[in-house]
Amino acid sequence: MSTVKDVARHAGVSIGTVDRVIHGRGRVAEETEQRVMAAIAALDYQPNLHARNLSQSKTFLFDVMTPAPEQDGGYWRIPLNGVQRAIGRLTLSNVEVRRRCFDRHDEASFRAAVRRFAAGAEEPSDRVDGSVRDVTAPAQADGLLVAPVVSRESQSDLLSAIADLGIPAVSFDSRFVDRGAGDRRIPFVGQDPYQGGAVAGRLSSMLVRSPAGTVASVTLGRADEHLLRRASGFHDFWQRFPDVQRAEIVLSDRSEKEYLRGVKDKLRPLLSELSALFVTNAASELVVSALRELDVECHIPLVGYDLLSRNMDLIRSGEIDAIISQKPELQGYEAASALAHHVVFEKQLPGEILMPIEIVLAENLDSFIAAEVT
Amino acid sequence: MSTVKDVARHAGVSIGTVDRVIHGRGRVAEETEQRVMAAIAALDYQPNLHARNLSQSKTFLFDVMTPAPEQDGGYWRIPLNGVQRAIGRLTLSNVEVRRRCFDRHDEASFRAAVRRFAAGAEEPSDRVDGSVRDVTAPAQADGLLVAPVVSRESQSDLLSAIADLGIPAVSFDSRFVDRGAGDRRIPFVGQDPYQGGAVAGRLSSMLVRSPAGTVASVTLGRADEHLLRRASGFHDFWQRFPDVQRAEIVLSDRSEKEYLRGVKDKLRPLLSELSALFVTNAASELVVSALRELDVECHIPLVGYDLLSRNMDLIRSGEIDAIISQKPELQGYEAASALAHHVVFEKQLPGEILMPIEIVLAENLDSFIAAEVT
DNA sequence: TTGAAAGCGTTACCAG
DNA sequence: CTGGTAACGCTTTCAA
Repeated sequence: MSTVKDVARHAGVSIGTVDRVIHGRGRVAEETEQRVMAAIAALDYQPNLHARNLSQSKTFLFDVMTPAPEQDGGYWRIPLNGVQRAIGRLTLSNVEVRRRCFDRHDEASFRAAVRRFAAGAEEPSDRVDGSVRDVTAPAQADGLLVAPVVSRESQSDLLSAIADLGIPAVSFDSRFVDRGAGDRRIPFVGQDPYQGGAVAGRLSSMLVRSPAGTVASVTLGRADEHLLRRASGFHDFWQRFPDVQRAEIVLSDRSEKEYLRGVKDKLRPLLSELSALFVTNAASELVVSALRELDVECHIPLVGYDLLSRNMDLIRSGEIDAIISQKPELQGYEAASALAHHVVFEKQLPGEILMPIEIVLAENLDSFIAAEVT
Repeated sequence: MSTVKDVARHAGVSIGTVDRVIHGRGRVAEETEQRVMAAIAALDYQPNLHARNLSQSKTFLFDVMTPAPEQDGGYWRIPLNGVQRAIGRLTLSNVEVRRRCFDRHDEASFRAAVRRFAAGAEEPSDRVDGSVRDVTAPAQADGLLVAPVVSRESQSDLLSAIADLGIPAVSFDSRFVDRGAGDRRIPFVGQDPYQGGAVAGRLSSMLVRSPAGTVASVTLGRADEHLLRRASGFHDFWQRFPDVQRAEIVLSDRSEKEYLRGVKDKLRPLLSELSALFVTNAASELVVSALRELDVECHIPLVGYDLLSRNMDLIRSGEIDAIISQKPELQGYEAASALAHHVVFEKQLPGEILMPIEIVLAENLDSFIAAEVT
């Protein structure tokens, strides 16, 4: 592996000049530049990034935008852990992470976070959770990790901020609806929601004795693009069974109690013929409660989403039959890993990293918990 | 971020002494060591990876012992990819990998590989596959990654070689039957085989209309510990159904053709009442062929193991219903990652890293293929 | 048992 | 326009 020194010697100049040529800073005589370029090509010079990082002793700062960690039953804590684990594994002591959380149910709070991001402002109450080393001093971020679980309009706010700052970004969990093109395209780390729904369809079909009656999908809370795609995958799967009716239940913008009542109202008329349920997000618990309160006598096969502790309990108790995991920890890990390699080591960003669609049953639940600890 | 210099100043010693304490090399006065340790703790000193990598003149060498990459349908190429990916990700420019392959069906070749390992001999035909950067010069390895898929006796050959050399080792895919204790315990990266079998049981139960008749496990080729544990998990699952008979089929040490005939002979008497099959290793194809040749009219639910391309085709065509994946790529990745962190960064080796037991159906097959590419 | 100093490959700065 | 040189934080070697 040749070094600047070798290049300098080969070209008959000093290393200072080589550096100037490499980075195009300062003025270099046309003829000298040619010689240096030739030497670089001849020796196949590759800069040593460790040396570069050491000498610059620059600290990189990643902003991480997600809903508040405690929202969605603590879901958002998980990808944050993945981010932290990735940075730790790479032993990149020169990368710091700053969380910019927003309220998932309040787009205004997202836009406020975008403004703070754009301004490089410091985060007000950044010490909620010690799991990620936080930076308080105001500074422009060198990269952005974001779960854009907001409307298209709010997304485009963020997109223009990213474009203005000209910093690299990676999205996870959800895609940007408008992802941009070419170099400006924002990589995505996550699961294909339609496929996830199809898997739910298949699983529920395996759990049903005979394909008849009605199968229903239930979507509670924000009915975003992602969740509706899951429902589509599920219904398209069941379409192949002519004797099966399909029902799509969507409820949004209510309080917890009202959801419970709403679900009961929607399910009641279907009950007699209901043969399987698919809950498209982590809210299985609500549906289970509804079924309990409706005094359903025999077990209705239920496929849910996301491996939260509440859902783990339900799968252990048999009230949920299967859960599909999005691997949120791995999403955070891969997203941070990709961004760090790009920013620190100048590697290319991937177009997208799709997560495997993971099926969790009572029998393999423990194997996922063990794995999560790593 | 504090540096060795800070630590030295804080402890009132030179940086040389700090280094000696950090790495436990050379002699340091008891009292001095205490002061340095206290300073390290007080300043929360973390070594700088870039500086370390830059100054470290030493190149580490990992030996990787697996069956030849092309054996078992190309299976062993997969963990090797994981190893390579881990090294690349860590940007450890000073780690090289040397493959020491053996013939899975010939224990003598394994023992020969052990001898080469013990002697630090160079590998004869090491250029089979360009995927892993190979080292040819003879040298003692600094660490070992091994898939010990051999008899207990051959394993203990290797164990004593490891003990003699005193280098760290990590096993993956299969455990050492006798794993040693304490510091000498060899970490394992892989799946719990019993749990895997239980999942196969559960899946097959979901695929069966009504629990009755006979369910059978089929183990072909080397009947090693791992595979028999999988069969146990499967049978123990089905034990809870009183109306179901269980059959365990094991065939070893034959040629391909004889396996086919053997499977047919074993299955024929069961056919009329056979309600589900579990193939404990990657050989599902043979069982599918046997069923075809036996002119089985209706589909018998079949759960197989390992995501090889032949098995992917069978799952697409519907001849296999589900496959359990051991995540071989991740095994290689995690094993190499753990070893590198231990050898290069002097982190502790983990006791074991369990892989999630992954369920692959036709609907989520593609999501695993996409993920594997990463 | 300890300290001092020379590298590792870059970048940044200051003289010429 | 160009060359020389001091950092960056760590490891390693040589003296004391």
